[in-house]
Amino acid sequence: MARRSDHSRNEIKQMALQAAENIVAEKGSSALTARRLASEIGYTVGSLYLVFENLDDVTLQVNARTLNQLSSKLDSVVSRHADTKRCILELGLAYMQFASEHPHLWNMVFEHQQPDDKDIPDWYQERINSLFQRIEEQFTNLTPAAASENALAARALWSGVHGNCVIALTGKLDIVGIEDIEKTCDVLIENFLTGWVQTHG
Amino acid sequence: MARRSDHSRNEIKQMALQAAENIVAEKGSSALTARRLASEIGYTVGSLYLVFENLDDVTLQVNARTLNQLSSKLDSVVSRHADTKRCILELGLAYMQFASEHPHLWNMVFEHQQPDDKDIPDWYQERINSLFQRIEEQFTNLTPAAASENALAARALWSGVHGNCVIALTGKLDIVGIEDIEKTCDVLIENFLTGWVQTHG
DNA sequence: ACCTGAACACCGTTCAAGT
DNA sequence: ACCTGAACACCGTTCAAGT
Repeated sequence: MARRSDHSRNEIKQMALQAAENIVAEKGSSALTARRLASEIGYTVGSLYLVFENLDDVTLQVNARTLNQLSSKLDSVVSRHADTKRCILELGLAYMQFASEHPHLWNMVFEHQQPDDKDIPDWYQERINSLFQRIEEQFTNLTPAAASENALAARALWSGVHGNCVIALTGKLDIVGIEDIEKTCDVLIENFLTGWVQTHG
Repeated sequence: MARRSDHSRNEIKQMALQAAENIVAEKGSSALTARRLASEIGYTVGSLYLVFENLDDVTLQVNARTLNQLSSKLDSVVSRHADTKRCILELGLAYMQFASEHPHLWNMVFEHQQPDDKDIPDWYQERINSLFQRIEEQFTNLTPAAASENALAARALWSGVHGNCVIALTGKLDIVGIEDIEKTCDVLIENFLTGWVQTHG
């Protein structure tokens, strides 16, 4: 071997990302090792470093795929619901559903910690922020008079939904199973919105 | 060497736990390695396995300490506030404050994942649950008529507060700094409680 | 009995060497 | 030019051997 040219650089990259996604989805992020990933695509470790900066780079790019999937799921929810309050509820449920369908992939997005000396890439940070923007838009619909406070409300509520997800999926509580998640999520959003509309509508 | 008896088994254990706590608090959970921990207390790796089952055992026991600290902090909040609504708010703020004061220790509690073949020890699960019970008691004060629904409300809201913490401290959003955390936490709790009291009071 | 430290099977990452 | 695979500096964990 030592010279094959079976695949272009980009082909190798895509093969690796797909394989990485499969490994994480099935076995969790700790199963994603360089040697394993390399052997999965029929190359040696060295080749991975021709295509990626390092393993963290692979993680980030798998996360980007996950965020893309989540984004389109949320977009389709928005397009299906005219009623704003209902839409926020459905966005929350869709978020939880996605997390419970892809627990390992979803988990890797949030467990990832950038080393102190390096910043999160801009393109990555933006994809995370865009998740919150969808909710913010709904709040602007719901209580236009609240103006800038809507951003705060959106972040508070959506972080809250995320927290319900975290607690449910890590099994740190007795809440286990999708029915329970949906219930607590529903309770959180319903009551928050009732309070918010009453004081800001 | 090979026979010192400078310290009893229990002394070694306590020294190791204190050293582990310091390492994690300063450098984060990934800095907690067996060799490093051993050298920190002046013993070799082998000795750690005389006192702990494995590194995961060390993690669990450091987490237990963290949960103890958090618990007493929350207890003192409860004892200082007669007004229920105010008390829930202060509990939320105290939780966030604790997390932002000990981000790495707090983080390790929730990033810990038990391997599939082993269950979380009962004593550990109970300490986590007891965190939620404090809030549940406050809800029972607030809306006694709601009865069993109070447990659901407590879990929904407290998971939500936890989520605000996660998002703020992992820096995954623009929310950074304790002022912002306190603001979103306040918004979440205030509006949730307004909605809850209105529909269940 | 207590503790050591070499050994084993793994990591991520690099880079001289082969075709 | 493309890819390999040995090498380096690390892991967690075990256990025969030393005092």
